[in-house]
This record gives sequence, C-alpha cells and structure tokens, in this order.
Amino acid sequence: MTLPTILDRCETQGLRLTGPRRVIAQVLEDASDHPDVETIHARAAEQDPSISVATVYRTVKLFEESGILERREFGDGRARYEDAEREHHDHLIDLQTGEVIEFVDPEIEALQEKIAERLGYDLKGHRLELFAVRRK
Amino acid sequence: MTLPTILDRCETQGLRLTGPRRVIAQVLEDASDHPDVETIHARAAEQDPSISVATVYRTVKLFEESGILERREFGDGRARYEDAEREHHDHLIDLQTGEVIEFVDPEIEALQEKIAERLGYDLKGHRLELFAVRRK
DNA sequence: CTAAATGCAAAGCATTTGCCTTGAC
DNA sequence: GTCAAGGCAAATGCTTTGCATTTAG
Repeated sequence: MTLPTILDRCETQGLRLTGPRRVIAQVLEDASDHPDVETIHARAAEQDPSISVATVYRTVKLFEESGILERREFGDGRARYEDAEREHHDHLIDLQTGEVIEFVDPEIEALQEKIAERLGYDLKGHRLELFAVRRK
Repeated sequence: MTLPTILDRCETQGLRLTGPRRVIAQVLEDASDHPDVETIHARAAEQDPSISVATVYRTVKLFEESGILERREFGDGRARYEDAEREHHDHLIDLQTGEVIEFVDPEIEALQEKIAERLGYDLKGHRLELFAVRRK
C-alpha cells in the first residue's frame, strides 16, 4: 500500500487543483529536505515561471491548514515546510550551519505520553519536536 | 551561594553599565515568564520611558551574544528571552494559546548524550530543546 | 457562468541599521 | 575627552493582503 501523494490528499480535501497548486504539490512531493518558501518558489518556477511568491505563501498556508504540510520554525526567521504524512521524526538543528538532521528515537517516543501525564497536559493530536541547538 | 544576577554577569563580562542596560537587566531578572522584545520594552519603559525599542533589541542581542540570555523561538514569529543561568529545562508550547510550560525530565536529559552519540553528532555545549506543539 | 485563485504591488510586522547626539569610564 | 551606546527614523527581510484579472469546476 503506497501512501497517498500530496496531490491525492488535495483531492481528498476537495481543494481546487490549479496549475500552481499542482506544481507546488509536486515540488513538495519531491523534496527530501525542509525547503523554505523562497526555495519552494524557485523550484516551482522551474516548471512554471509565472508562479508568484505570493501564491506559494498562500498555497503552503492552505496546505498546512488542510493538514497536508507541517510548518517548521528552526530559528532562522523563515518558515520551512515538509509533508505531514511522512513518518514521524524529530530534528536536530545546528543554528550556525543551518544543518538539519532528522532522527527517530524510540525512547523519546515512549517518553511523550509519560511527560504529558506528568504535566497533566493533554498531548492528544500533538507532537513532541526535539531540537538540539548549537548556539554561538 | 546565590547565583550572580544578570547585572553581576554584565560586570563580569566587562559590559558598559548604562542606564538602559541596568533597567533591561533588572526587567529580565524579575521576569518569571518568557518575554518578547515588545514586552521587555514595555516593562523597561515603566522605569524609564526614554528607553527605545531599538535599544532593547540591541541589548538583548548583546546579552545573548555574551551568554547572559538565551533566545527562544516558539513559532509565533517573535523571539523571546530568558536568563541563560536558570537551571536547564525544556518547554511545552501550545501554539494555539501561546501557553508555555517549563519542565525537566531526567530521562530526557539522559537521552541527550545517547542521541548525539547515535547520530555521530557532537552535542558539546549544545542543548536539546523539547517542544510539544498543538497544531491547528 | 461564478466564485475562488493568481499576479502584482503595496502594506504589515519584527528586527536591524545609519546617523547624529548623549553619556560612561 | 573619546569612543561606545542610545534615540529616532529609515531600511530590511519575511509574510500577508487589496484589487483587478484569470480560471477551475
């Protein structure tokens, strides 16, 4: 069973499948990194130079609100996006180099419930995001 | 043994103790939350209305570069600051309400080294920051 | 056809910076 | 007295938005 593509999920959500949206969806489908809007726009523009940055902003916001993408803030002032349906993982971010390392740690996963419980905090539908920040 | 105040550390660092810096240092000393620049400025202005926002920005940046403060990005677009000398803790952030819960989990602390090792990533001088994000 | 989506440019915010004045040491 | 620090306003960088035009369904 293959996971549904971003485009599939756009259809499921009943989103209008415009030219720009198809291109942006494909760009994100192909991305193995965590592109920011400028990067997404650059890649989309390779397919269709008429796509504007404003549309990229509007589209990633729409996709995020539809649960298709997840927005990440890595501390460098711009938002980055990645497919929300990818298997869960955490991030190690080096603020000096901008390097982002993905990882999954079973013990950390197991700690999520425990921590929430200890704090009396309802984690339902939430996620723990782990950051290792190399400060200056 | 009492911990050195922010002002103490400014002196240790050889920073010039100007009026605005004294006030901003005291504001941060008194803060039990994670104030952003606007908030810090509002509190500082109560003591001295002539302090400008630009100075608050310059001062928190200086303090951060001096290791006196730590900058936090909680995903709402503005930076927040807290005393770097406070005992280590992580944060649970609810992006919907802006609520920030501090906590320390010994198991998570113990996992830091392990994770870094597993990734071949040098954590020296770094820190794991934990976020639980309630998305929309 | 009709409402939603796009492009473009202007507007918004948070933050930074240039420049001249003020003040700490 | 000197050079760093501060105030003010302009500039910057990322993101959003108003409006006229295009387009998916």
